Order: sequence, then structure tokens, then C-alpha cells
Amino acid sequence: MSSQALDRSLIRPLHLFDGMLDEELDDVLSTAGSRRYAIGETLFEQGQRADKFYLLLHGRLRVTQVTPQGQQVVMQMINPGDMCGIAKALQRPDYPGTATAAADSISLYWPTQDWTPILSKHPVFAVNAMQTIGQRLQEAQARVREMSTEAAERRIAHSVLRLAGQSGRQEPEGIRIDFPISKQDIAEMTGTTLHTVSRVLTAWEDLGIVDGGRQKLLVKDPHRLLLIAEGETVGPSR
Amino acid sequence: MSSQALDRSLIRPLHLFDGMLDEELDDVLSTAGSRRYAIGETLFEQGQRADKFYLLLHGRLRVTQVTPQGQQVVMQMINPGDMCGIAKALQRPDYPGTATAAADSISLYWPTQDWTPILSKHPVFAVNAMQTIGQRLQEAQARVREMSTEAAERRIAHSVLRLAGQSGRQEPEGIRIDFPISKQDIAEMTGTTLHTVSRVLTAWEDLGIVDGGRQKLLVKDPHRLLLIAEGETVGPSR
DNA sequence: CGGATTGTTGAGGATACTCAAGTTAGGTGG
DNA sequence: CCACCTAACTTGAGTATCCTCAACAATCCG
Repeated sequence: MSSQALDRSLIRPLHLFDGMLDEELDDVLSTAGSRRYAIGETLFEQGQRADKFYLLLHGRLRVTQVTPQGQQVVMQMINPGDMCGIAKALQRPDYPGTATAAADSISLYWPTQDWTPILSKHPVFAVNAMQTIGQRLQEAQARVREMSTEAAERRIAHSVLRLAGQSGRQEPEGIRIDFPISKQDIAEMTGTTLHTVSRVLTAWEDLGIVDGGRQKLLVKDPHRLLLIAEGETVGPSR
Repeated sequence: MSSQALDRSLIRPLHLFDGMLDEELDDVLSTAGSRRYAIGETLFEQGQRADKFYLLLHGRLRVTQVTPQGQQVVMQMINPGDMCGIAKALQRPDYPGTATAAADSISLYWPTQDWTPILSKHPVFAVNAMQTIGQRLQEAQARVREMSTEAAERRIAHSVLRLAGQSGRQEPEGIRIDFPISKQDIAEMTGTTLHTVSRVLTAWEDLGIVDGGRQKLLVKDPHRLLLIAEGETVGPSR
């Protein structure tokens, strides 16, 4: 447990700890460990006994599920400040998915058995944790709504916009998705195939809306993309 | 506010209040009201300021969202013991959907402003409430997974099985969905059309798996239905 | 430089949608 | 109680979307 060097100034700003006293924060952190994960490493795997829960400090995680038929689905991307692996909150003994570092990442972790005590001792934490789960529920419901009512291109547009909003970095040319993301990843987020994603992104590139590349994505015209997401048909540039 | 006649014996068994002392329960109930809703009545509507949250005691609620394009999606069915309208947990000022009584129903309600105080005063309630939201998150994620990877027939099978499990009553012939449900409803739960639902259910009726009817549904062979949901192709009856 | 991963593009076809017409069931009012 | 009216449902035909299959090209890594 390399919990010695937990810099409180790094952790204090996280939403999750809003409204907690410094002593409370120290108490919560006292049982935490931290660890670095290189890109491609997994934090936990689907079906394993959930013995830890995590709070991402830096980097990105991709949480996937594999169906019994072997098809992979990307359930969510985890950004710094987000928790994951909180099986206890779902009343599950095992992890429902696999978390992989989509970029070099640093994460705090606690033993799962600390979950209920922490919640009971720190009601503020409980409220904040609930809001995290609430956020996630809303996002999941948004995806259900999109998959129920929207064609592939619009779903891809929504997905790319979400990525830009949550994992985007402003660059001169537009908003850069700041971790390596493949067409296959986007396909698994939208319930399509990499072929469809490739075709759609190529069309958008021709219109100057995005700029692709091997595991690269730059959103050059978020406004046009939003129009597509909201149901406008793509036309020529202006 | 008709909060006088709240029978504690009716409310005590609900999961939500597991582990709470009688005094705590009384305290929580002190600011609650209750009301009866006839089938078709709405408890709250999408976009309204969320001034109350609800706990269903009896009946069924259908929570729907309407997209900007006017397509309706059934987000969830609420069963007795479930909460709904808990916008506070989602950090939203308004209701994200509309809740309609799918059967004659009775519900408790609290002013939304009581949400945070109740959570802070009763950590057990907070933990229980989080598990409710966690359940819902899991269900939403299951739907995302299904819509990403499964064809229409399998999604409908999953949806019907979920209905049977949550809202089914055993009858001599099979499991009866115990509130009026239309093909349109099922279509809006599965991201299909009522036409597809009608065709699929007709095929299942011919195989003796279900028994349909106007706003009626009886699952006669849950096992076969599960096979379809899990990916078996339908064949003739043995 | 060679192998592997990732991405592109084309052709063909199946699923499920739209459009359309008609049927059944149930409730309402005379 | 029956006739009517509406909402729910059924069924058919045609078709668009997007998947599958396939071959190839580009990019990255060691």
C-alpha cells in the first residue's frame, strides 16, 4: 500500500470531497492506496470478486463489458475525479465490467469493505457519491434514449460530442480527444461497427467537421456536429 | 397533505427502510404525504420543476421521456417499493421524464427540499437510496448492452422477461403482466416499432410461448423465452 | 524493415422500418 | 342492449439503413 505520498492539495479540489472537513478527508484517505497504471493495463476484470473500489486521479479508463456471445461494449469512459469499481453501490459481489487504462493513469483505491463505513461516517461523502452515480445513471439513460430513437450517424455524433466535452483539450484547430481512441472503440460505444464509424467519420472529414487519424480524433466544428446530433441532415459546408 | 393515515406496518417492510429504527422511520414519514392516482393520471411531467419526490406503495408507474423530435421512450417501470422523481439525486432542478400511473396506484411523496436533510440525518437511508439508484443504473446499463448487441426479437424477449419478473403474477396458465400494457409500450421499451412487436408476439403465440391480447400479456413458457433472449433461434415446439 | 494492428472502401444482403389498409376489441351513448 | 366510434392491433409490400463479408491500404512498433 503506497499510501504515504497522498498530496491532499491534489485531492481536495475533487467534487467527491466537496463540503468535507480536512480531518474527515484525512480519515477517508487513511485507508486508501494509490497506484500508477500504464496504458493498456487493467485495474480490474469483469467477473472478479470486487475487493477494491477506485477513484481516478489522472488519465482515462475505459470500462467494458463482454456479452456471453463475446461482443464487447464500452459502458463508460472514466475521467479524473470519477469513481469506478463501486460494486458495493450496485449490491454486487463482483465487477460487472473490466476497467482498462486508456491512457497512463493514476488511481486511488480502497478495500471494498471500507465502502459502507465511509458512507455511514461521512454523510457528505454519501451525498456526493450518490450524485456521481446519479450522473452515471443519467448518462446511461441518455444512451438508451439515443439508441432507441436515433440512427447510427446521430448516435456517433452524440458519442463524439460527449468525448469532446469530457475528455477534450482545446487546440488551435479544435478540440482534441486527449487519449488514443480507435474507430472500434467508438463503434462499441454506439452499438455500430467500425465500418460504419469509419464511413461516417470520413464523410465528416470531407465536410471539415472533424479530423481523424489512427487512434486520433480532433473535433474542428462542434457546432455542426451538434446540429447532426440534434437531427439536422448533413449538407455541404455552408 | 393527507399524511395522517400512514400505516407504518405497510411501510416497514420496504427495502428502502431496512435497518432504520422505528423513531427514524416516523421522523422520515413526518413530512410525507400520500395520494391515490387513477390509471392514466400523471404524478409529474417532464420539464416541470422537481418539487416532490415519490415512493410508490401500490400499483405501477410508467416513466417516459419525449425526445425533441417527439418520439416517446419508456425509461422505466416503477414497482411498489421503488422511488421516483428523485431529481435531487441527479442534481437536476427539473424532472427528466413524465410519470404516469399504468395502474391504479398509491404513492408517498416528500418535498424535494427534504431530500438532503433526510440523507444527512439517516445514513442508513442514504445507503439504501444509493442501492436503489445503483439497481436502476445496472438496469439502464443492461439495456444499453442489449440495444448495442441484440436484434429486435431478443431485446423484446429481455423486456418481456423483465416485466414478468418485476410485474408478473403467477396464474394457472403462466405469468400474467399485471397491468395493461400495449404493443406500443413494449416498442418504446425496446427501441422498436409496434409493428415489429406485433409480428414477434404473434410468432411467439403460434409457438405457445406467450398469450397476447389487447393490452394483455401472459408469459406461458418463460424458459423458452429465456432461450430466445440468450440468443437461441426459435424453432418449432419440441 | 517486417509484422501486426488499425483503418478504408466496395458489394451484397438481411433486418426492421415506413407506408398503407384493414380488422378486432372495448367503451360510450342513445 | 345494441350501434357506433375509437384505440389497439394485424398484416402486407416496398425499401432504407446498416451489417456482413472481403480485400486492401496505411500506420505504428520493435
